[in-house]
Amino acid sequence: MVFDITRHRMTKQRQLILDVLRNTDNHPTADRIYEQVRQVMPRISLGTIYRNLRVLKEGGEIQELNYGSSYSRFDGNPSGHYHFVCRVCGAVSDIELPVMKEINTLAAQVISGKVESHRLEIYGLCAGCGKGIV
Amino acid sequence: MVFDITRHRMTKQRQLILDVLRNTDNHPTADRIYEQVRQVMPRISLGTIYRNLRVLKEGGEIQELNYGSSYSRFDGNPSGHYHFVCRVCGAVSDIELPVMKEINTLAAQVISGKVESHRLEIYGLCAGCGKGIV
DNA sequence: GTACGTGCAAATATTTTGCAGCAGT
DNA sequence: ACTGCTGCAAAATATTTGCACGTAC
Repeated sequence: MVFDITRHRMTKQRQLILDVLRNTDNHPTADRIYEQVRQVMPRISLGTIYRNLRVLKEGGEIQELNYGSSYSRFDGNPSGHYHFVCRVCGAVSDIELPVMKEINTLAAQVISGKVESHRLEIYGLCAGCGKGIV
Repeated sequence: MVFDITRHRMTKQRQLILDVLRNTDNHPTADRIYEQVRQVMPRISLGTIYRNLRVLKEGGEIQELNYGSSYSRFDGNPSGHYHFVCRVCGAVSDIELPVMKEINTLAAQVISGKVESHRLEIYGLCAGCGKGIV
C-alpha cells in the first residue's frame, strides 16, 4: 500500500515528516522530528507532528517504538526488523538480523490465544559507550 | 539479593506495594497498584507509589514493562521471562517459554557493541478476545 | 537520633484535542 | 466545493519533585 489517498491528503507537512523519517536512521522522538521539520517549515506545530505521526503509523508507513522511556521514537522503516538499544546513551539502531518466524511458532505452542507477531529488542552497550567504560 | 537494607528501609508502604505485585499476575499499572494499596492504607499517595516502584525496580525486586502504551506496567516477578500482549484488550500475561540465550549469541554476531540482554514480547489475541471476533 | 520515607500539592513532560480558518483533491 | 488538515493554545495523562513532618533502624 502506498497511501490511502481516498481518506488522507498528502499535505506538505505530512510529506516532510515522512521524508525526515525516511532519511534518518536514528529513530527520532516527536520533538526531534519537530526540530528537523521546523528548519524547513518554521510555523508547523507540534500538534501537527503528532497528528501526522499517528496517521502515518496507522497507514503502515512508519513504526512507533518505545523502550522504557517516557517518550516514543519513530522509525521510517515499516518492515519488521529488530532494534538494539544502548543502556547508557539510549541510542536505538537497527539490527541486521532476519525476523525469526519460528519464535511465533514456539510461542503458539504455549499460548492459549492467537499469536500474530512479536517484538524483540537487544540491550547492551553500543560501540561508543563500551569504549569509555572500564 | 533480598533487599539493600543498608540504604533502604522496608516501610509498611513499600512492603504493601511489593505484596500487591507479588500476589497478582496481571501486571498492573501504577494507578491500579494505587487503588489496591489504598484499600488497606487509604492515605497513601500516588507519589509514594511511584517512588517505591522506582526503588523496588532499582533494587531488582520488580520489573517495569511498557508496551506501546503511554503508561508502564509492573511485574512482581523479577526473573527474566517473556510476555504476551493482547492487541484488543491490552492484557499482559507471562509466557511459559524458557529464555533463549542463543538470541544474544546471534545478535552479538551482527552488533558492533556489547550485547547484555534482550526483551521479547509476543502480540496477538488472547483466548477471550479471540472468541468474540469473527 | 539520624536519615530515609511519607503525604500533599504543585510542577514536568509528553501527547491529545477544540476551534476557526486553510488547502488538497 | 467538500472535507480533511493546520496552527494555536488549552487540556489531558502519566510521572516527578519540593517541602515539612513522620518513622524505620
